[in-house]
Amino acid sequence: MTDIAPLSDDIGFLLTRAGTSLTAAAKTALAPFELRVRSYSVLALACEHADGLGQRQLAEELGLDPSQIVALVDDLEARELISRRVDPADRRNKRIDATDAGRTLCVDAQRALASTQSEILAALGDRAVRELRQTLQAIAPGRE
Amino acid sequence: MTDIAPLSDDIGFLLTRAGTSLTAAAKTALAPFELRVRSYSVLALACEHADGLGQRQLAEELGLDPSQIVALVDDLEARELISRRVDPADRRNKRIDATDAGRTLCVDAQRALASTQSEILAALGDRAVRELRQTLQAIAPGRE
DNA sequence: TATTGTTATACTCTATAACTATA
DNA sequence: TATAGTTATAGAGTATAACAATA
Repeated sequence: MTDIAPLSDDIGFLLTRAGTSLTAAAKTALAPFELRVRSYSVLALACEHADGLGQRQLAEELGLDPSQIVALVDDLEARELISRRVDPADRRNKRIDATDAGRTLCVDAQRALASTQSEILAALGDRAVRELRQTLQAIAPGRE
Repeated sequence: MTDIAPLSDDIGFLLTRAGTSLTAAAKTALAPFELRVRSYSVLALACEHADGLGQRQLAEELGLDPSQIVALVDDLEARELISRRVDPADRRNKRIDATDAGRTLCVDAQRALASTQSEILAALGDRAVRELRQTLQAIAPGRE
């Protein structure tokens, strides 16, 4: 008779559960900015890449399918938080850049997000958070 | 001019990304058993609780809304992997118990799952995995 | 009145495939 | 022929509200 390991020890289950918990908190924190978690990530990546980036690259860094990027970019572009322009060098490409308004909003949103997250992670201590970050980055796909 | 912390350092983002990665692997590993991640978790919890448990408790341990449990239990019951019977002591309650077939399937499924997961987590080392588990359990809600 | 399970509904997210325009 | 972006669609997951039976 084989014992079954408790679900509460399963790393996949725990990752999903903890992720859901932080995502829910992020959703609340971002709501005042009329950003959802997904659109925030797109905006944040646009801000990170000072020289802009293509939608394909966006999809890859977010771990999403390129087709999912379209609506996210549409929305942020309509709100003039990012711009989307055809790359003259290769007209298949569209380069995404954050606008000044986008950068300002992103900074504010990130502040709110960080504050919400640190409440949740406070119990862990700085060191455990750093180790957690490293471990998750080692698991995260995209660097194979 | 404020700097924006890279998205790839954001714990929420990383948790979701790593969780998605493990969930995708789990989905593949469970497919041969005709279990999806959700139904596996229900079955696993039913196996853990030797004396059965109510749907409300199931919902709470999984972090789901009770209304989402119904269809999951319906399916597993139809396949005779669990049983659902009215609690004579309190007829509002329905107790969920794993059947023998359910237990057998669960053990096999868990073995497949563990093997898939250890491939992904192998690079981390046992110690990092144990620390990750502890940290995630500290974040996980349900123990407030 | 409060609780357990249930149904219904709408919304978001995920996964695929096919299409267009450029190269 | 290959790649970037786009559109469409179906399926899974999430979030709420309301209801029946029971306490």
